[in-house]
Amino acid sequence: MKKLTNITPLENLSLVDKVEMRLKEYFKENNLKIGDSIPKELEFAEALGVSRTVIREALLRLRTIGVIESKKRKGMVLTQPDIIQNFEKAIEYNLLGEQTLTDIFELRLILEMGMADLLFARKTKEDLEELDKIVTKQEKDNIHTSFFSLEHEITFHGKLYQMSNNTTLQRFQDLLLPVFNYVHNNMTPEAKDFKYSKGTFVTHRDLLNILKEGTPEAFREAMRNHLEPHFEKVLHVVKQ
Amino acid sequence: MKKLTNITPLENLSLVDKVEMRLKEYFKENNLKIGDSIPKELEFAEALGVSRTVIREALLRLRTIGVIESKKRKGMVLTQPDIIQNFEKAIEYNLLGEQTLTDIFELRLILEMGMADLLFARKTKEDLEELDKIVTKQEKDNIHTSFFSLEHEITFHGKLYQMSNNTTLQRFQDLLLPVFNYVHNNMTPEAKDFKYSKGTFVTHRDLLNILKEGTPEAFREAMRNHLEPHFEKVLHVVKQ
DNA sequence: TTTTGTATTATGTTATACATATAAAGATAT
DNA sequence: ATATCTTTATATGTATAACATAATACAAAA
Repeated sequence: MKKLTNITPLENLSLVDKVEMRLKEYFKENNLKIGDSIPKELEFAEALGVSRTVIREALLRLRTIGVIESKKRKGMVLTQPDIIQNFEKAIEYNLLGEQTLTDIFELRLILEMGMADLLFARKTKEDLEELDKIVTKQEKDNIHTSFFSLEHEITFHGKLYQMSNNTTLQRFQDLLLPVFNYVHNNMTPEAKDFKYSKGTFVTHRDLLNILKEGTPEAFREAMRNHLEPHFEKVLHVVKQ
Repeated sequence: MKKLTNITPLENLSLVDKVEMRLKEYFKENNLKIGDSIPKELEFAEALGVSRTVIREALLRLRTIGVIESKKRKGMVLTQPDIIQNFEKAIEYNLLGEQTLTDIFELRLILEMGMADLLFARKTKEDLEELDKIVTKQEKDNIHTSFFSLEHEITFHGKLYQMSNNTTLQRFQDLLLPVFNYVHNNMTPEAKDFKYSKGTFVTHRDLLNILKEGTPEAFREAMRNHLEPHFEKVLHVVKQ
């Protein structure tokens, strides 16, 4: 049976809660689209028989999640909500629990593993050239040291996300970065100088070469190897 | 006449905007954590020299994104924001543009491809048994017809997400489902009865068997095959 | 015609009063 | 002394009214 997760009991709903629901109905019933303007606060207040205060609070909620925008004198219009921005706002307050943070850390690994097909389908000559420049510079930067550079990771992998040509994914990754850093910085020292299992260590150059001439399958396996230390961290810890 | 290029506009922030920023600072400065309670509305109003209404609007924003909760008489306390729920709210209004929707559709494909390692690391005997039941039932349901059943897809893949043992991912998928359905329903008829390229078609049973005795690598490739019609749709369309 | 002033309007902000739920204290019974 | 039942104080929730502000339309002036 389907779980009843997002249905709230009718009882202890505030007036604002009810009004918000009515507003949502109103939008649906009238099939309002992005760009449509909605009645003014006083009209809603009168129509629903509540004070302007309550209407304002309900509308403010909608504004907070980016469903409407308001302008003086002009009124309010429906807008396309920026789902990533909502995400961002919540994260800014540094109130996410440990579990959510590691969940997000895992999510990022999943994304990197899963985006291979998109990359191969959408890579352009320019992308590969730029990626080549990035890798070349990084190789110069640490000729002798093979030590893990977070900055290099971000630059290289960031470019990959960009190549996916999926704006939402890309912005999602921007958002996940701080979380990734946080979890990474909290890694145990042992985890940081992790030794790769198969001896061979897949570098950014290797990934780039596969991206140039290889296949999505090969890229996935190479990426899996490249991310091994991170996978090690999350997969070998017992989740409670 | 001289152009006014490098003159920055005066900040056009509303009072509530400013107050919200001050509140965020306040939380950071005082290093407030989940569960901590914050001063009451009137105290904030007095301290910042604005009306209670403005404070309320700023606090309401925080409440909307789930950073604080309020109770009568008790006051307000910091809470862990539910990032997925924010996402959800925005989606409920059906205002996402075509581009965002297809982005999300792609995102789901990426997730399914990328979660293999988590599945193998966290699968339990019980999970596999339950998955077996699901597959067996589905095989009975359509003995002769090999026709695409959305419901079956959801049940099977939903269980996979659940097995990932990543609550955020799981809820994320619940959220993505309606979008997935929407995009799927808008598929062209040709795309719906897509013929698999390699002749062989990876069934849920195949995926299950690999999950039981195979490797993440094998699972990924099988999943790639299983999702081929969907990938076909997104990868062979020119994005603008 | 272009600029500048002016009225209008819907949101933004303030102030005040009252309603409501409820935690906490106090009273009563066991 | 413990438990249960009132009372009370309090912080948020709601209502009302008034004014501020910015954006628009339109008239007046140049």
